Amino acid sequence: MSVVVRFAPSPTGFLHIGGARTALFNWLYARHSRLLDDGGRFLLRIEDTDRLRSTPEAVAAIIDGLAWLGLDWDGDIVHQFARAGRHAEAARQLLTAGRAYHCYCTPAELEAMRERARAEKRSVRYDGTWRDRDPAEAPPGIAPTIRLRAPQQGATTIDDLVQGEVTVANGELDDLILLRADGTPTYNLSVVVDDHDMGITHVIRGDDHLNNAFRQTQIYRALEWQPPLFAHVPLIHGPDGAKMSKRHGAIGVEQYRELGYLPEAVRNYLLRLGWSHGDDEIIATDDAIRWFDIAQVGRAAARFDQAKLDNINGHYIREADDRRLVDLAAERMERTFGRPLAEFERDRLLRAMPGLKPRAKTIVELAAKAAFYVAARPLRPAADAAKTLTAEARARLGALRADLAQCTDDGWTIAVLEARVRAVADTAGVKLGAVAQPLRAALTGSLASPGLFEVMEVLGREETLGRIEDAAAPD
RNA sequence: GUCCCCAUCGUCUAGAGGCCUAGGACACCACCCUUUCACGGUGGCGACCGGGGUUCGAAUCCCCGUGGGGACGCCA
Repeated sequence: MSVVVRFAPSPTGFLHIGGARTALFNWLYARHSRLLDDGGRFLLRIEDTDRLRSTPEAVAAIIDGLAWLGLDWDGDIVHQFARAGRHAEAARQLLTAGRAYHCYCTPAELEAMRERARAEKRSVRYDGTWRDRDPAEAPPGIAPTIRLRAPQQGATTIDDLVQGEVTVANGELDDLILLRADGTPTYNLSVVVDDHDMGITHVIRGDDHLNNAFRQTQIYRALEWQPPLFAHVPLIHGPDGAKMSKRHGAIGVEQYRELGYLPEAVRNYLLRLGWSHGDDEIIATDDAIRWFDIAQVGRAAARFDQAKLDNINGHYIREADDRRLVDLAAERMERTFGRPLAEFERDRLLRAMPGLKPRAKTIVELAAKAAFYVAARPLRPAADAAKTLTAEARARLGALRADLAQCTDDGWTIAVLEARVRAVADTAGVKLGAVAQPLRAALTGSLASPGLFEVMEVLGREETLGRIEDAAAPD
């Protein structure tokens, strides 16, 4: 039997970083199984049955997020709300079979019931008021909900692929609502019916759904359907150990993109959170597909560590194609400069990229560090850089400029430039650094930059001489 | 509160009873490389939550604590 998995987010916001990991695991599992039997489908289902909170924007954000991460799904997207009729039909089928019943409790009554339970420190669940009560006693004018007539004796066990065998006494589970008073299906019913109808073989989802697995298993049994295999992967926690939420800062995939992370870096990082393959840290997608196995997913929740993400992102930036990085950085620079970059500027960035990329952890940082290359003269050096431009240093820059001016365009190479600058320093009887730092300040406006001679070569003769002249003392 | 889950360096993890003097990665520190900052290289710091068992032998198995997390909606 081929594996069919699904990612089933509810479109109430952005694509959560934890959801992204769940999607990644599902995708990897499907792709891995495809290696074995040519099947292996990864489906996308939008759980939009909450009409109040579901938005088209959120659907778009989820689709964008998955596309950005390179997680492609098979077939058409299933919109759960469109299947509400089918879900209701299943509920009525259970009603007819006597496996479900009408409940006439109002939301207020249920709330009071919960309050009481909490006050008496009992577990909070429906007390079965209408389970065996004659529907003839139904109060007039109350639209009933349909509840599952769940077993009260015995226990329900699921054999979870990650968590192992987990058993819950049926007495702990109450008669959950299948169909709301307005006739719309609830989450647990919809999920069961859709997973069944879509032929889902493995439900891989967040740990927070483990409790639902028992309720859903009861629904499967009532419907006399075969439940899928479950795999509940641990949640991602924030640095403080609690479930990732807004107060932890960036939690949407889109935000990480905006912060300058590469999709392959985010994917690699997410993969290693809770899953490992020996000592491997940097894992190519092909290897991930080959190696991925749910059984190796850890049972403990992992904390999100941005420093490690930064490190991995830095790695992928170093490996990335220069043109791609120019495009990514240029897009941000154009936004901050408020003007498009000229062709010669992009070309300059491209030549500068080999020296730029090992110095950046994110695209944001890359763009910031590349800015001096396309800055207009005269540069405005940062305070610490300006301090190196003493009268003495500026005089030396003047002499250096005069020397460099003798160099032709053709001879404007790293080797030649380095030799000349070193010679100038020697002649002045100072260390290279005494010339280099003021020169760096003049050329880049900063005290930290790519190699000086490389910068000079990329900038070219005209621009270099111009920038030195701007900073040098007038003769 | 009730139920469920989890527990190795600060963090992510390796570890399937002897291979463990507990390995790797990130972070941190030092040194090297070096015109600066990075990259890279070398080294360092640093953990089996506690207590009982089982066993010749336990990070690994069992039990009890403790700590953390999740779930308890006519949300998903």
